Amino acid sequence: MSNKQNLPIDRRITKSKQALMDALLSLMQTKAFKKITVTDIVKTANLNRGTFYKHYEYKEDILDEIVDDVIADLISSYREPYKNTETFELMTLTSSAIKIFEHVSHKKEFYSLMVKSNALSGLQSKLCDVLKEVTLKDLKGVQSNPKINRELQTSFYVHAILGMITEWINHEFKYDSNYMSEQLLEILQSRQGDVVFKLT
Amino acid sequence: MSNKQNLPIDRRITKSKQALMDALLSLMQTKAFKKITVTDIVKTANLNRGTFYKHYEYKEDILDEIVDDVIADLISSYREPYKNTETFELMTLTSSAIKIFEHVSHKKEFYSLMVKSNALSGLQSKLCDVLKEVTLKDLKGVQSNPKINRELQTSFYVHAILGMITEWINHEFKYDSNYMSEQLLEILQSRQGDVVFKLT
DNA sequence: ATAGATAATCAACAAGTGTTCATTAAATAC
DNA sequence: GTATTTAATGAACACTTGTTGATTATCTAT
Repeated sequence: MSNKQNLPIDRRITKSKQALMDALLSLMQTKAFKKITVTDIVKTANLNRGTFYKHYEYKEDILDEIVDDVIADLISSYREPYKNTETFELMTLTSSAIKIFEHVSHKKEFYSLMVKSNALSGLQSKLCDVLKEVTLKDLKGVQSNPKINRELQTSFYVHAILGMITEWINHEFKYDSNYMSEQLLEILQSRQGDVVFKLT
Repeated sequence: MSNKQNLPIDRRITKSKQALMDALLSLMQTKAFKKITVTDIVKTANLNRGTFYKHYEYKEDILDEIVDDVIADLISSYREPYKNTETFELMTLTSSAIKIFEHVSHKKEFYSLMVKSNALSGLQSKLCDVLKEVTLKDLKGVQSNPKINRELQTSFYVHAILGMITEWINHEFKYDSNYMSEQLLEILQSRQGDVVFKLT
């Protein structure tokens, strides 16, 4: 209880953790996440196995910390359209989504790696949770159709956008982020009364 | 090469597999999926561990087979609105979604168990894949806005609906499937030009 | 009912897991 | 700079994992 915050600032910790993260990412380049053992990780990181267990319980925990950094980037991308504006109510999920597409495009290698090592599913649910929380928080106070359950609506749109991103990732980013934004606009603008979604 | 189909019909296999599935589901009632070991499973199933490895590689594989049954049910629910109809083009994702809500409601205990044991994320991606495939297949030939990328659109709506379902599950089914259907209709009918999704 | 096929079992194996403890090394705080 | 705290190490531990080979039990096919 002397530091600015009560953060763990011991250089040994950050160095060990960083080595473990680097080792895991390195191993994920060539091995399925499931096949990577704790022993693999500590050998690659050149650390004692006890060091791993001092900081983590599962190898998934390392990935979680890596993902946290990426998510921090995602959130700031998501929030950016809301910055420096008084007309908060007029801001849109659409423009947020566009920023998200740009974020994913920037972190392309990371997201590809998640797919390559079959570690995407854990990430997706985390992304959903975070985006849902942010959206609900940022849009609280904004009124729309009162019959609509705000949480269900948020979950609907957040998952929808992540669905597009998943498709994008799985197709190895063959589109650019502008195309993704255009598509989102087209999909949102196409009336539900059209053929595909016509009601009976 | 003598049976009706070349299915594995050996009673020993089906019995062993069933015992392993039952054991896993039973263990998931009280333990996080991650914490369940192969040893746990074979002890509970009262089988030799070699028997497990004869049929599966990971415990996840058992869950996959359980999930396959549920997914078969889901697909038939999904397809039901298309049955006995020539006006295929006019059928809607909406009515399919309504059937899906009913399916989830029926399999409530299963989906709750997936959440309870933290095994949902693997299931979700599988559900997405299956629904996407079915939707693309069933709707091929149907034309809508030609500018729209059909795969991205499908992924958008499939994930959106699964997003609603996820929210529903996580709130322990506090709504009924009719409410879910109504909400879907409201969300789809609410114009994108409204406050929340107004374009800048 | 019997023969042939193969699933299930048992025992044993090296390797990985998760934990503990005493020792060494490196950090922070004064 | 020195004292104090604490992270990292190395060795050892019982246990789990994934695999193998020989044996027994059970199935299918005839």
